[in-house]
Amino acid sequence: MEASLAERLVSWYREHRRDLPFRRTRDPYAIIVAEVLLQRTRMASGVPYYERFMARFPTVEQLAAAREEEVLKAWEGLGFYGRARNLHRAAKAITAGHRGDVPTNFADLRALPGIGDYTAGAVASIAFGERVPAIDGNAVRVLARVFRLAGDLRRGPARRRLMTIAASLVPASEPGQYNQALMELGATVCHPKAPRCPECPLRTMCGAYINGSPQRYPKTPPRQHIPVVRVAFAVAVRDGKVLLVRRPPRGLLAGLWALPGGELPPKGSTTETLRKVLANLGLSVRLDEVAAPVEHTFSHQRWVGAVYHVSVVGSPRLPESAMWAAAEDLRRLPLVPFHRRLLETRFGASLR
DNA sequence: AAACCGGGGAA
DNA sequence: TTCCCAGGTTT
Repeated sequence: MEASLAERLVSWYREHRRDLPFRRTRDPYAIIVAEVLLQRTRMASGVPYYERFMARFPTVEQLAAAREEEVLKAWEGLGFYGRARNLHRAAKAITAGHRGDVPTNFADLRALPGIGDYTAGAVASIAFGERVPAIDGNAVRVLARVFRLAGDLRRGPARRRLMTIAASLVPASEPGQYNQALMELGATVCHPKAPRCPECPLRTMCGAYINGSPQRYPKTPPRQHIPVVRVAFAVAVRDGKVLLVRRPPRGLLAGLWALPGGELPPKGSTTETLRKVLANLGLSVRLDEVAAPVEHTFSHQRWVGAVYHVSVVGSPRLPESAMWAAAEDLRRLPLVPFHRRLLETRFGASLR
């Protein structure tokens, strides 16, 4: 009798799994934190955040009791900040529940903010042993190759076909180990560009490998054009402090602190536009020099421009949305896009 | 169904 | 430079 896909996967996983911090716990809260934190985030980037986040918020009760700014601060530099807000909301929902415990099944987990099909499946299977799939980008790639799945597997009929197959493969015994094994194989062996097929436990049952072209799967749709946006920001310094403003409550980097300025109109003088922005904040300023270039790519647009160093002249009447922060205190704020790391690496010299 | 939401590391 | 990562929500 040949070993099944699940059996091969799990036995391979037992020998080759990486020793990751969230694999050392059965605490469902910790599993949720890890899964949310790793959404669209590489392991190497996310793990240090996971360690810090769990040290700062060891229990769901402590996370629920925290202020949102504290949660955002722990997320600073990680991106997709809606994840932090939703995780915070989920913690509040959990502690407000009947017993204050983390939901123990897929449907109830799925109902929490920020927890979709993948995360609900991962937590339900890993923490509670429920027989449900957890299909992330790695799993999609592995299954696409093994079963030679055509079409855009992210949506539409191809996606539904994939999910049907995925659900049927999950074993009743140790579904959490199986799910992690499938993802681990995709992350460490079944690479997008250069899969290491000779090391793969599914080699002999992989349609794409047998067919000779695993790189053809999954099919990647043409990427969309990334528009370039002209921007200018000001480092407005007074008495060793830097002026910050809150970004709008919705949209890009919503509600986070940033340097004043932003997108420029297609026409007009950069310095004049910046001067008007600062004037609207009640500031009369003198533009001293260009402090640093801005060049930053977000998920759907590329910012190109400059940061101007300005001296504040006169007495400003600032709206409530603006504040002064000591340069040293910037590290205590959830700053984006100019959070602490960006400030230090790109504009550090201008903040002293 | 499509748009939107960050940032970084690897090739 | 391009790709894409332990995805989810909104419109």
